[in-house]
Amino acid sequence: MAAPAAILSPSSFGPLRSMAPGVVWSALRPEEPEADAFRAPGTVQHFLPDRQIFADGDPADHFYRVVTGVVRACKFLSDGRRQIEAFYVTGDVFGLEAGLNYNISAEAVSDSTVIAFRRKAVEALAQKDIALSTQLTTAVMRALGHARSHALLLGRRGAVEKVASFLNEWATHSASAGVIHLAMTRQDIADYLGLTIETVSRTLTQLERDRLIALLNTRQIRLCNRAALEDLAA
Amino acid sequence: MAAPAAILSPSSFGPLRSMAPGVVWSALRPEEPEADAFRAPGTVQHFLPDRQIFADGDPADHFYRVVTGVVRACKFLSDGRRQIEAFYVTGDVFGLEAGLNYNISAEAVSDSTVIAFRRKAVEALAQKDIALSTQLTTAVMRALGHARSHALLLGRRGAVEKVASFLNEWATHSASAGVIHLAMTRQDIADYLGLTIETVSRTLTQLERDRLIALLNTRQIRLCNRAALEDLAA
DNA sequence: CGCCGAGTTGACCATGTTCAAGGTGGGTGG
DNA sequence: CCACCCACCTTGAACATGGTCAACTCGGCG
Repeated sequence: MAAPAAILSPSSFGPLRSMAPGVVWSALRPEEPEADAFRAPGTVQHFLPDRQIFADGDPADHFYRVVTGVVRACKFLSDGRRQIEAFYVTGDVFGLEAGLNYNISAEAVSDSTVIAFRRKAVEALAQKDIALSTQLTTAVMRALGHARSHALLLGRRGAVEKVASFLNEWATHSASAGVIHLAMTRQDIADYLGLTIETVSRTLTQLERDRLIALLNTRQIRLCNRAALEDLAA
Repeated sequence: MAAPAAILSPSSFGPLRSMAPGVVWSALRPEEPEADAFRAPGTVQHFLPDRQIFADGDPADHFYRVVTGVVRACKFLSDGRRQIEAFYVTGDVFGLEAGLNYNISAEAVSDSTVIAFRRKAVEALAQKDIALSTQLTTAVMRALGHARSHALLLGRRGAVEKVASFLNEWATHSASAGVIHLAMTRQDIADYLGLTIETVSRTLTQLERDRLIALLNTRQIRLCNRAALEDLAA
């Protein structure tokens, strides 16, 4: 049908963005939702903030695509410590698994609308459709690339570098006129960066003192010196 | 020709272990190396310790499978800080990429023999062979699972937990009679865990004082209390 | 207006890093 | 065969970064 090659777009915060595979595609485009609806057996679902979409260990029989809102993928230690692996925004796909069960949890950050696809149905299609199968592979590889960058950040960067990296990354998604809108709380940012909420807060304040950013309110940040921020994230 | 289904094995330190796809398979088995050699255009290569196999940013026109030895995948910051993402052992595949270029470097840890496969050739095969394509996808998803666990470790675990996790992980590869052999230096371990060499050393000493391990020599460690180690890594 | 959850700030503390000596052991050459 | 070497590792003491604990502020909403 439509959308053959340009399906896989380059950038991504949540790493699986724009992975829409062939037949599933049409259902994912709001402007023509009914056209191929039968061939794309996705069901629309809505989640309030902090509602779980699936849990680590659940049977992985669906995967999802974000229509609106922001979703986080995270893992927990037994004592409650949390690591957020990725934030998914409009167009991102998440919940693809190698095994029978999810190895990560997914939760809505903000009010979110997603489409759920039956894994078996898509796998069956992938059996017949080489292009779809290739796209799945490529998309997961791209997710792996994101995970690697994230590991470098978590293991080897200091607090200022981490926060600067986060601002740069998120700016590619929600910046307009140099102002970014954060969908997530300080706690989410801290758990994404492997820091505490206090360190995130202090670091943002420090970046503001240094005139790299301006904290308009808790969810709006103006990037005043993009070049300097990118240097910090180098 | 042989080996259809059991190709994808479960466990893995380096995350892509045992991903040998169909036609490539036979060349990967030392016991029958010539049988399908033409159909599997892999070339054997040898690397001395610390030799680079490919660099972050290089054109990604081959991928590799470890025959003997240990390989590390790592990323660097501009000032030289290093993060090791994975160690690959016999049977592991590495160097699969979504884009045109590698987004990570690979280096031999020990004396290593690998087989290099032309990416284009395998991609062409995957176009015709659904099973191969599916296996690629599954394998990369498994790698992603490893990366997620690693991120949790890097972001949210303390030094003792990190070292204990490493010992447990590596024990699944090179343990016999409760003794593991380390192919890598303390620096490699430190860069895998997001620590310094001194902290790794001190933590090992502490684990020995606590009778969880015995340091036979710098490369041989006896695990004296596997249960306690697994608790620490919980 | 007042409440409450989220965020900020400050003082203190702990974990892990840095810097600086020593050790150790595997390999080489006398 | 032994001595020496050198890279790797260990250990210690001082230090720094980020975490913890606690008080306070802000802002949105009933």
